[in-house]
Amino acid sequence: MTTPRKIPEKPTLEGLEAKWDQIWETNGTYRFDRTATREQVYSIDTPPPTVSGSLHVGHIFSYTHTDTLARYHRMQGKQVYYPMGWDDNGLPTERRVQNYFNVRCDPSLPYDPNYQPPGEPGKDQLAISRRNFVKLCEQLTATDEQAFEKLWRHLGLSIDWSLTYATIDERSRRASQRAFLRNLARGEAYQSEAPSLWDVTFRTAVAQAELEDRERPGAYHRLAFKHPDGNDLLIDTTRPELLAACVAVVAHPDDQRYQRLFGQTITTPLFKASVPMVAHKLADPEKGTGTAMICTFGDTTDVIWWRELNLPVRAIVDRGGRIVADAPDGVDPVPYAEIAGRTINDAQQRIVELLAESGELIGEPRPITHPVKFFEKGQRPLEIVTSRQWYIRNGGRDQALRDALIQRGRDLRWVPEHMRVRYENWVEGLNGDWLISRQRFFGVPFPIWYLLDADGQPDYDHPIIADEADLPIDPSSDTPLGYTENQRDQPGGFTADPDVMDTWATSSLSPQIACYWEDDPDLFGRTFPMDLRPQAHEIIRTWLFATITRAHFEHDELPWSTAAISGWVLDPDRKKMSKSKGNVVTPMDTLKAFGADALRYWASSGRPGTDTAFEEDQMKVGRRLAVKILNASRFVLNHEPATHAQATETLDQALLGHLANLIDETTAMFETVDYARALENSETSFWSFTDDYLELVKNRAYGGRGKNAGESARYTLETALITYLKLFAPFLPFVTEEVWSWWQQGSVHRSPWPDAAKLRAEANDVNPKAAVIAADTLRAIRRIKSDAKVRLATAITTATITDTAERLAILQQVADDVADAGRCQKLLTAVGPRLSVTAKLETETTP
RNA sequence: GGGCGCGUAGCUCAGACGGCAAGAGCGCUUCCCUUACAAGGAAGAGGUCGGGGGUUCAAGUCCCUCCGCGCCCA
Repeated sequence: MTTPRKIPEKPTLEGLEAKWDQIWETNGTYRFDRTATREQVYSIDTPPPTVSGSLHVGHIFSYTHTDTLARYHRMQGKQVYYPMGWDDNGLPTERRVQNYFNVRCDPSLPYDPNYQPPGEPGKDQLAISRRNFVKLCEQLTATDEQAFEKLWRHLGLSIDWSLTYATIDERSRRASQRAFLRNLARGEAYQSEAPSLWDVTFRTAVAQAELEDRERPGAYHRLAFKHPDGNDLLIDTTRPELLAACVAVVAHPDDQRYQRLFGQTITTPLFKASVPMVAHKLADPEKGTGTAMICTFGDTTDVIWWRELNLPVRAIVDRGGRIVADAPDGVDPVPYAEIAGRTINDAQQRIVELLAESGELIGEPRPITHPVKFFEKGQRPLEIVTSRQWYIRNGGRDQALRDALIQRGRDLRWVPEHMRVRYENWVEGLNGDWLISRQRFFGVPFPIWYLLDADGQPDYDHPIIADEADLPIDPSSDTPLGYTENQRDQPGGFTADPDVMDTWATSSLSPQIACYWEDDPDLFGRTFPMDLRPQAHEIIRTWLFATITRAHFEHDELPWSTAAISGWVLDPDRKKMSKSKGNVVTPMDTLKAFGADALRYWASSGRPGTDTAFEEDQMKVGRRLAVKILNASRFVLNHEPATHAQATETLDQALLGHLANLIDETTAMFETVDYARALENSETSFWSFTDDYLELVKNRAYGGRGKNAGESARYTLETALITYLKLFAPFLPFVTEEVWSWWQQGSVHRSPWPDAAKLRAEANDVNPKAAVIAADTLRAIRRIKSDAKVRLATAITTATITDTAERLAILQQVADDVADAGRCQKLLTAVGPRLSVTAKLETETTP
């Protein structure tokens, strides 16, 4: 269906983003059709960006990849389910609010309904109640989300904005709590009082997936413990400050040096505690003296030893990272008083002094560099403290579950394929269940209360569980059934579970949230399990793995069929762009400088899983392509429309045959999620279309070879233009839509993907090679003129084309077009080994 | 230490089943205001495919090994 042609005199890219974003919104171009059946739907589990994080070009990069796929599948006739989510839940938002308003959350304070944050943050950090704090979080994230939406719209993501969710919104809280309660009911979630990794700055437990090793300086201190017979037993340790927490001394069971000591009692230096000498295979005979002190808890190995050897607890580090006030049983309180209340670093310094004075430090500390575990967002080394926490099983303690989850990974299509290895490495390396509770404020609370006994002590073994129908609830303000608010925190009453879930415990349900699990079973049935999970590779261990785990438990299936893993954006020096490195590029500025299509062009060149350098030159190339599309379209559409929709000339039929092949190739590339090659393939073809085909048919299109030959050219030009616009539409949505609107109705993005079979039929079995030979020959003619340094418009009186007989036979059929484009008055041919051209130029000047 | 990926023109990268005289774009050089386009067009120069072995009639493409880089995990 065409409309009268309205071709601008001087087409431009400026302003297309704002114009089309508005029209698409008005027309509901990307609105999901809820009547579509599951087979007709392509659903995408978009990564909810952390809205409190920085916006950078890395976002543009990977989200563009997804959008090209969304647009392709939409043109293939699918109803694309493409919601956006915001990850506003969790620690990053808390930190941003703290810094932005200079406040901190103190849950012991009462809610102040009239609280207003100061316009200018005060000098001193202001303590506010949890509810006030959460309100500030909601307020600030709302602003951040607007900035993201503006960026996405400018970039042309074909999101259905009516489906937007946030990980802290009511639906997400309900889904998180519901899934948790079901995990609990099936025994997949449990709480346990156990040693866990603890960040002393944020005062919260953290999960294995949030750890990272950092190389830190340390020192081996050799300490003199005492044998039962009074001899020294020398032990190296990097953490002498934990000496008071020592509960045993360990050596390898096969270590000949310590055989007679196993089972004996050893006396610790300074604190004179009596501890057993034990054997365990994790003790490394090669390390130091082959013995180690086991403390509760210096590192994760201590936890293993403590658990497997049934050792007692002597905890001396509190949740703020200081040494607790009172000495544990069996520890001499006099030296202990010297370290009580000190920070870890202070305590170490003091202990070393004391050991030196007592003569129990042997030699000087020997400096080393060693990996230390940190919370990925933290600045101080993690401690291990014992606390009550919620866990979800993830195979870390259960081989059968682990195997099942690995099998899920094998059933998933990974793009690129090798990313599966990272998943398997991670699952195989798990050493415990997933710790999901955080001692924080801005997150989804556990829908749980506890009874308090007559002494006000909670009964953790019999939690009061919220009713699913009431979700979401906040146990700190909602009251459990059968209780009244005045029984809260009273002996004999109840108390709320104080923790919130980790962000991943919510975002691991993004498919369920996005598809309205239980909230809209009809919609859920049409969209879940989803088709595509696009995401970055560094969060395979967190987001991807956790999502598979949750769907495995809840639905006994994969949450999606394909995972497309994007790479990173590197700066021109090949470093990963990140805020901390200060090398981020502000995306909105770049968008405005080059235009959305240009930026998308650059992004689309990044193959799945491949890191890609930020290259402004590539954006310029993309911009040039977009301008070329405008100009070529103007040329094609400024001709009278062909009245006979048919290609009759050989060159035209050859081009249609070429286009049919191009469509098939590009389609196959999209089907394997290779959008980058799809673009490259179309682009190569398009440049040769404009450089060669357009020139070859120009004279005919203007009527220089009669009416019928002209009709054929104009029909083919328009057919080719439509095909290229469709092929480019997923990548360059603005310029293609703009051109489309010059003479077509509706949106190119809702138009069907080009039909290769139809074009192939119209090609009438003409060899597409005819177009290639014509172009090759034209190029050779141009070379003559270029070498002679004359204008391309210079006429040639006689040109002689030498080529193989086979090629010349084909050339004969397109000879008029070649002659016209080369301005050759006479074209002669001669058989030879390969293409070459000699020519006599009309106004040839002799040197 | 284990695993994965990578190393091809100055730069960024393509090169399924091993058989191209080794490709593209950018950059560079030269030329051209030709009736779509001078924020353009045409033509050209430029690589012993990280090093070394091996398999093969034939290797950038397969195998081994070494060197360098990145990432994931311990």
